[in-house]
Order: sequence, then C-alpha cells, then structure tokens
Amino acid sequence: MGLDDRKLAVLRAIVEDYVATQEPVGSKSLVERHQLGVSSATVRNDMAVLEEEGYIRQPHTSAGRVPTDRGYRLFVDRLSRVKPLSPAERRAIERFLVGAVDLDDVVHRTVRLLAQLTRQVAVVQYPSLARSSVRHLELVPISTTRLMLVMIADTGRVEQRLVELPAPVPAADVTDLRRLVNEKLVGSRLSETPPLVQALVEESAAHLRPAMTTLSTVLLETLVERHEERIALAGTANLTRGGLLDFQGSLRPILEALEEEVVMLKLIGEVESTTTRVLIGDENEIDNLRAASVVSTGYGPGATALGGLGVLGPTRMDYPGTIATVRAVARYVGELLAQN
Amino acid sequence: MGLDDRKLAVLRAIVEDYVATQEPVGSKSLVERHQLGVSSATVRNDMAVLEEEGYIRQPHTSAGRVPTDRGYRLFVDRLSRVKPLSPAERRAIERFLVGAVDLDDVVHRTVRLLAQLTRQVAVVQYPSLARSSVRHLELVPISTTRLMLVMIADTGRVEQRLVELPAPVPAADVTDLRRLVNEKLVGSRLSETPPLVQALVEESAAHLRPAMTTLSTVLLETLVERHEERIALAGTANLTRGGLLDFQGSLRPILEALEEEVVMLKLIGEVESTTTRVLIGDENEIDNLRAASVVSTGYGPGATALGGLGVLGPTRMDYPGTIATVRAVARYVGELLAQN
DNA sequence: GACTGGCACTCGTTACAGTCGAGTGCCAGG
DNA sequence: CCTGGCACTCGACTGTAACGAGTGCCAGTC
Repeated sequence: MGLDDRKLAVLRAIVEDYVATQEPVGSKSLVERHQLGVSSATVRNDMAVLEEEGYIRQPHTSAGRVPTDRGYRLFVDRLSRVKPLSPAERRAIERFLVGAVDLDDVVHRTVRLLAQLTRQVAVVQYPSLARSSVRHLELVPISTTRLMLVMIADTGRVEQRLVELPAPVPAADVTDLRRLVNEKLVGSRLSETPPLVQALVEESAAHLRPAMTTLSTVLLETLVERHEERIALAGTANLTRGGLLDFQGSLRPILEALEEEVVMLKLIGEVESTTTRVLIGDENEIDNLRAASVVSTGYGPGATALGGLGVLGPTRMDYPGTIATVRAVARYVGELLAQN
Repeated sequence: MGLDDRKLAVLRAIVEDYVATQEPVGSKSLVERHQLGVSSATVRNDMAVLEEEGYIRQPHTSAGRVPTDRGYRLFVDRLSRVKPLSPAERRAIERFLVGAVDLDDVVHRTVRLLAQLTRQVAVVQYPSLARSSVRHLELVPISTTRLMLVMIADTGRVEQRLVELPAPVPAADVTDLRRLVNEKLVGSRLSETPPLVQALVEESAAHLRPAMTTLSTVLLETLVERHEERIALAGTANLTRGGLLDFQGSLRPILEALEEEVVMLKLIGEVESTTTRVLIGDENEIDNLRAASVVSTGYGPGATALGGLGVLGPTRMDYPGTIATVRAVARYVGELLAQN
C-alpha cells in the first residue's frame, strides 16, 4: 500500500515523460532521463507495484507504462507544485487584457488568452447574474403593448427581454413603471429580488397593476430563473493537437458537450470561491468528457467568485502549467472587474 | 466540349451516389442503381469524357470516380432542383422558432435548428447593426465620470459600451445628454449616423460639449465601426460525421476558421439580398475552408437582408436538401423578425 | 456512328508469415 | 534491498501473395 519516496518519484517521472512525449514510457528510458540513482530493474519492480495499485497501466504487454486517471490525480495532489508563470506569460496576460472596452470584450479577450496560453479549449462564464446586483432597469416602449426591458447589472452585464403587455399602457405609465422598478430593485442582488418583485406588484397603484404583474413575471422568469448564465468558448481547434491519440479517437463527444451551455455551466459555473479545481478523466460526471480533464477556478474581486473559468484538455496535459495559467488569468480578470 | 444529356445524367448519378455512400462510384454499380438505359461500358466512356473535362476524378487508378469541385458546381447549377421540405421538417422549423422570447433566443434557436436539420455546422449572423435603426439610447451613470451607453436597435439588438468621461458630469446633465442623443438619433439607420452624431456635438450647449464629444466618439467607434457584427455557431460536432474522410483528415483548419468571427462574417455576412449562395471547396476564398462547402443566404423581412445565415459542411454534401433547408429557415426567421 | 460484350491490366486492400526490438517479469547473486 | 542477466511477449513493421473492383480498349453488332 504505502508508496515510498522513490516510487512516487518514479510515478512523477512517468507522468512528466508521458505528457512530454505522448508515448508509453519504459523503465530504461526513465533511468536515462531522470537521475533516479537506481537501475532499470529496480524501476521495473517499482512500476509493477504502481501498476498493482492502479496508478499506471500498460496499453499492452511489452509496452511502456501510461499513467491512469488515478495516477494523474496523485501526481496533481502530491507530486507537483504549481509552476510559476514565465515573465513572457505575465506580459501576455497584461497586454491582452488592457484595452478591453466592455464586459463582452473582457470575456472574449480572456477566453482567447486562456486558449492561447494553455493551448487548450478555454471556457469563461460571464459574471453570474445571481451574484450581481441591479444597477439600472430600463423600459423602452416598442409599441403600446410591448416593452423592451433592459437590465444593467453592476458587473457590466446587460440583459434584455421583450415584454408583451396585457393591455395598452400609455407613455406616462411607462415612466411610472420605470421609476417604481428602479426605486425598488436597484442595488439589490438578483438572488434576493423575488420578494422585492412581489412587493412591487402589491404596492403599485391599481391602474399599473396589470402591467406590473406581467413585468414582474418576466423579471422573475428571465432574469432570475432562466438561462441567466452565459459562457464564452475558444480554442476548440486545439482539440486536434496530438492527433487522435487523445480523446480515444473521436472528438465528437467533446464537441457535443462543449456546445451544451448547460453542461459547461455545470462544469465551471458551480464555483463559490476562487479555489482551483481539477477534474481528471473519469472523475468527470459528464459522460462525454470522460476522456478529458478540466481545470477550473472561480474569478472575482477578492475571494468570492463572480463566475467560473477554466480549460479542457486531454487527461495527458501539463497540469502544473495549466493550473498556474488558469489561476493567473482568473486573478487578473478578477482585478479587472473590480476596477469596474 | 459539349456534354450531352446522358453524360449529364451520369454526372448527376455519380454525385448522388457518392454523396449517399461516401465511396468512389464505379460504372457497374452506376448502371445497377440508375436506369440509364445503357451498358456499363458506355458509361465508362462517358466517365472518361467527364474526367477529361474535369468534372470527376479517380482517387487512384482502378478505383471508382469522385466528383470534383467543378463537378459539384455543375451539379448544383444545372443538374439538381431544390428539394421541397418534408412536412416533418416544416413542422420542426415552426415548432422550434415559436416561443422565442428575445433576439438572442431567436438567433440561438435558429442556429441550432439549422445545425440539426442539415446535420452540419450552422452559422447565423445577428441582424446587422449597420442595417438597423436606433430605437432608443440609454445612458446609465456608473460614477460621476463613467456612463454606460446602451443602444437598442429596432431589430431587437442591444449593445452596450462603457464611456469614460473627461470630467465629472452632474446627473442633470446626463438627463440632458440622454434627451439630446435620443431626439437626434432615434429612428435613423446606423449607417447614416456619423453626420448626425457630428451635428450633435456642434449643436450641444457649451457645458455639455466635452461629455458629448467623448460620447460621440464612443458611439461612432463602437456602434458603427468596430466589431458591430456578431454571429452564433452550432453543430461543430457534426464535423466529425463521416469519419476523417471529409476535410482531408484534419478538422483543425476548419475549427480555426470557425472561431474567427471576422472570417465567418466575411463568409456569410456579405449578403445584400436574400438570394442563396453556394461556395464549393476551392471556390472558397478562405484557405482553411478549401475542403469545405458553404451554403448561405440572407434573411430579413422582404428581399432586403438584415443578416446572413448558412451552413458549412464537406464538399460531399446533399446540396439540394441543404439549400432547401437553409432557404426555408431564412424565410421563417425573416418573418419572425418582421413581426417584431 | 453509337453501343456492347469481352478481356487484359492496374492497383489498392487484405491476409499472412516472418523479423525486430522495446519492454517486461523473474531470478540468482552481491 | 538492489542489480545484472536472461527468457519471453507482443505490437510494429516488412514483404509477399491472392483478390477483386474498376478501368481502358477493341472488335463486333445494330
């Protein structure tokens, strides 16, 4: 059961070599490339133990060893330390993110940056609406029975929605409605709005009541419950690096999963704090992603997360480097949004 | 030079069989599957001519024939007629598009629908801002020196942008600014705004001048010149159908091109009218897409296009079916937006 | 003159046998 | 407990042969 230090060193070496070369690594090349201080025969014995414990496996007899998901897990947890970013990377991050003009811009730049630095698929969630508060609500009349509701959140997000009124509402009433919703809701967190919206209906004057009722329904439905979360994606072309060896031959399931916003949100959007999470292969709950690993983290000012971001790649990935990059980018983005 | 009717029929049969089976088609199987009324030897002679003229080619000696890009072109132009949609497809389109609550929703549903029906990659451009007109402009104070500018277009598009003011502006002035820009710009087409914005600066009162100047810069920059166009994408997983035979082995260039909004816009966003365009393989100006075909069209109320949409797939695609679907979807979307 | 049947030929695909070598497991000895 | 040595395994690669789909061409027929 107990793995002594040398066995751990062997595992580390296997992971590093395999990540670098993409080929099963044998005992001989191991001792050549790493100063393990023992012979290949000894390493072979260690490997046998590691295999027995499920950390590595042989693709076929008489081939080298490849780390299992479990092996990567051990590697990430105990055998690696986060690589410091190179100055070049730091510079790249700064250069990439300055000059962003609005939230969309920030998110798009971030996701591209992340894809580029990690050379993998990057996913960035827009700042969660549930964790934002209302900065302003605007009602724009489209016709006498239609309003465009626009909500601006303090994170810079802007959401719109068409409201079909039950009966024509004169312009003056629209002004009243606008004033009322703003008075009541501005400054409150979206997650806290439901009771406020309720109160809004009850307190409004009789002639505004019907309009306010539909308005509140829309507010609740769209802004609080429904697909209020959004994500941006970049770097899908990186999936094709490493031939078809990664992802056991077919990109299909991966591409499918990436297109399902719901799935992606579940993957990176569940963060509460800005800690980093690494999901390796099988650990992934989403079947389509069983052949992939995901490194994700929350970003936001301080330790509370406004949203999540991360990258997805083959289980055979450079975890220390990827983790470092993901964290660094998240930190920069958090700062950037805090200035807002 | 002249291809008689039978040779054309042979070409048509080759295209149809190849699209269906994905395998080079030989003279024998051709006469079996189609009632050409002649023997395989005759067909062989015809094929030799077709090959000489560049409409088909042999992957290698002693293999069947495969259409060339030129062959597909001839097929599309002269040998096929647009397939009428099946009732099921019609129903699918209607079912999919009713219940869309806002523009984002319409666009997303459309792109998914298109991907699903054609089983290919779908691209939908948001209604072009340049061809929209301003419905409302909103200025939301973030701080005394920062405004959030929100523009709502008649197509339902909402664009926002942060404005850094040169000096603090009191709330009353913001109200004035808001009134001024709305008075001047509402109802005008975005492409016509530059002179109006100019006039706006010149006509505004002295104390509003500095703020109005930056505001106008932002208006022009963001809303008129810059990345004002957006697109949505779906169905990338469909690229993996048909193994790696399509796209000559690598999805990489395709995925790369799909991620470049600029490239995609060039591809489907240049439409002026609602005519359908088919680009086959080589005809494509974008190198990365030389192995693919694109069927695109404009959509909009009437014959003027608000934006473009289309699908991208292997040159070996069901052109008649795809063209029919793309057109039908575009028409429905056009109608949907017209109701708006 | 156009079409057809027949036939020789091409060449990719598949199957099979044989070799090579990286890598292993095990064991006896230090 | 480590090491050198050795027999063994098995995938990767190579060469050869048989197969067959498909072609091009030609002489014969309507």
